[in-house]
Amino acid sequence: MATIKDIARECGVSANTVSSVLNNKPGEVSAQTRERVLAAVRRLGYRPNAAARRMVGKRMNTIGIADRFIENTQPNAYKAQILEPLTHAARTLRWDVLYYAGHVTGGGFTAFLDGRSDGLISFTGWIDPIEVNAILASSTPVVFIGDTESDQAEHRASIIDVDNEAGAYLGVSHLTGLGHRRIGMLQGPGISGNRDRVAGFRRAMREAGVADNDAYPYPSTDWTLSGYYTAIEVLRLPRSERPTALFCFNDALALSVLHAAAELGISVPDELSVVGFDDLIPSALSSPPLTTVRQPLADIGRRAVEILVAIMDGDLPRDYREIVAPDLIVRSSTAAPAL
Amino acid sequence: MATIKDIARECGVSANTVSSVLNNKPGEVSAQTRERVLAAVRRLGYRPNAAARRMVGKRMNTIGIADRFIENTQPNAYKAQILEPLTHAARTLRWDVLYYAGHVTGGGFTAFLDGRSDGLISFTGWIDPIEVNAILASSTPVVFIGDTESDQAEHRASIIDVDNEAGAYLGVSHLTGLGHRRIGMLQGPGISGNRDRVAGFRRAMREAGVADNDAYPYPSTDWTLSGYYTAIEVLRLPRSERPTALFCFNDALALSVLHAAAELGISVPDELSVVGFDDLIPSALSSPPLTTVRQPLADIGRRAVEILVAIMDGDLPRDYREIVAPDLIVRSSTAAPAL
DNA sequence: CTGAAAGCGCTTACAG
DNA sequence: CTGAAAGCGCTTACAG
Repeated sequence: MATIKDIARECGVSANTVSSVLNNKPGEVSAQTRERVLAAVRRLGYRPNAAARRMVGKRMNTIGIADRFIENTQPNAYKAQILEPLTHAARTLRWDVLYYAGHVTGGGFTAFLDGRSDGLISFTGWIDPIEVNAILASSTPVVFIGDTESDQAEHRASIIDVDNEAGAYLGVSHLTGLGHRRIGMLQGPGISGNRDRVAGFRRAMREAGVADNDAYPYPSTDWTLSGYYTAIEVLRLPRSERPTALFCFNDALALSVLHAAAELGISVPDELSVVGFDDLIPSALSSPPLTTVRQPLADIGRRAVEILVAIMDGDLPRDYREIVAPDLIVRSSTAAPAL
Repeated sequence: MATIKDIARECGVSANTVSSVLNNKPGEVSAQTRERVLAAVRRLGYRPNAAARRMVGKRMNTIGIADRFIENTQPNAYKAQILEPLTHAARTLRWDVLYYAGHVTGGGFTAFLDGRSDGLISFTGWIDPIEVNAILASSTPVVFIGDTESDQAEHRASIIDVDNEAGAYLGVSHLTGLGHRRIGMLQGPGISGNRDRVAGFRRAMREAGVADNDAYPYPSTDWTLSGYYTAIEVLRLPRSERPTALFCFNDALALSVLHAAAELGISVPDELSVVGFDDLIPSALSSPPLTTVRQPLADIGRRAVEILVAIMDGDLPRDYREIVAPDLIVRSSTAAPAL
């Protein structure tokens, strides 16, 4: 690869003249020299070395997306729906995007806190709290998507998240409004947001005058296999005992419930109402189409970039947070309970 | 961030002693000094600067995934199904993965050919040939997933791809074997593989003694909207003229056809047989479940990493290529034509 | 076993 | 308008 010295030699100028041309320093280089340098740059296919630029304190102009690949083969619609608008926003603001997927061992993506990117956007729910703290300790500007369990993040990082409590309240109120009384909640794993969604669930139940029955928030460790098995277990209860409606931590879980219900010959929404959370694209096409609490995922992705850039530019405080409002999308997986 | 000098000062040794400890130089540092250095590293949360290491000619131990985000909100199952095993393989071999998504303007991801990663894996079908050539010119080791239109790549890069001709032949032979005569092919956009799939289509038709009718390979520019509209157009033909079977460039297109058929009230497979290509996860769940030509996407992702690493280690030539065999997966979207 | 020096490719004051 | 020098954080011969 050609270096700045090669260009300089080629043009009979010094390296810093080349640098001035490349960095568009105003009025420092004559138009003639400038042209000569640019021609040589094209001719030799010169490309400034990113590592060297970073060394002298320049930005990489790169945003890192910190994530951890999950060992499943299901494309994750939730992330995809955030990632696309996020990347688009970065492009618009002229920032490059680097998607980091580190080793599960060896500190995961925290290995990337080494100057390769200027700031980070992190999918909190997928990040180990230890790694969250490592990010914070590195003092890399960061925006978390989704609330974090880390107390430290509370004051030292920016967070964008949907109003989880309000969203759950919306979804469960829809069910109580339909006349449901026995409502179960399939909880998510211990990732951010679950606690608040459980709180919203309880508030809606309370306001509807339903006894705050501890039995119904079923625990669940994830939304692939164990979610499905939990659903099967719940749905195998005799009809007089089983909930007439299930509020699910997310759409993936709700889709598992639909699947489980179909297998057990339980008709949705006639015998069981199901409400999800997220509004993934596939949820509109399920059988039946899913009633769900929509997160404005595209807005979240876009805003994450805008906030991070603003923080790096010093236009927003490092602990800036933004909570976006959810919507209820009523489709065909919910109905009044059968008598 | 702490630097190597900070550690050195902290321990009362020189910077190169610290470096020796960090790089595990055998028998160069006393066990005692070593411990002292390591303790300081932990205490100060020191992390070697990647840019500086790269500067002195060390590897980043990073594989770049070159891609271009497409402006649609559909999560791309094809890529996801390759990416997950690819990342997993990289992890196993102790390489980090960086997913590059550049600006559409400004040279796309070629901006990343600046020393940030040691080698590249590129989704050929999504890359502009100009960018392909830029990658080649940079002399960065690269493995292309899918054949490229660039003649230069033929001799200067490694390629892993499914046998597109054989796959199409498999899919279309299945249709002719069922008794179909009027078979249309919905072509893909001008990306790699389409030409070979058309060739396989024609060979199967020829071998079945069907006249090589030019009318049937319908052109299509992409598999989202225009694929759907092409399908609608074809299916609106009077039944006596329209194909009894459609072989599609990929599953995404085939799913559009299923959608279009459902809208027009055309029953699949009774009135129309449909065959896809890829075998995406959603294809097993469509209505009806899709008959398709399976690409071993997981193998492709895994092998891409293994090949790239072997090339970087000098164990495989830079133009190494590997062609993997496709399978026919028969589900319920194909049947004998109605009389 | 440990240290001083040079150099990787770039940019930034600072002279001229 | 152009050039010489210093320095970013690291590693690698090379002395001692």
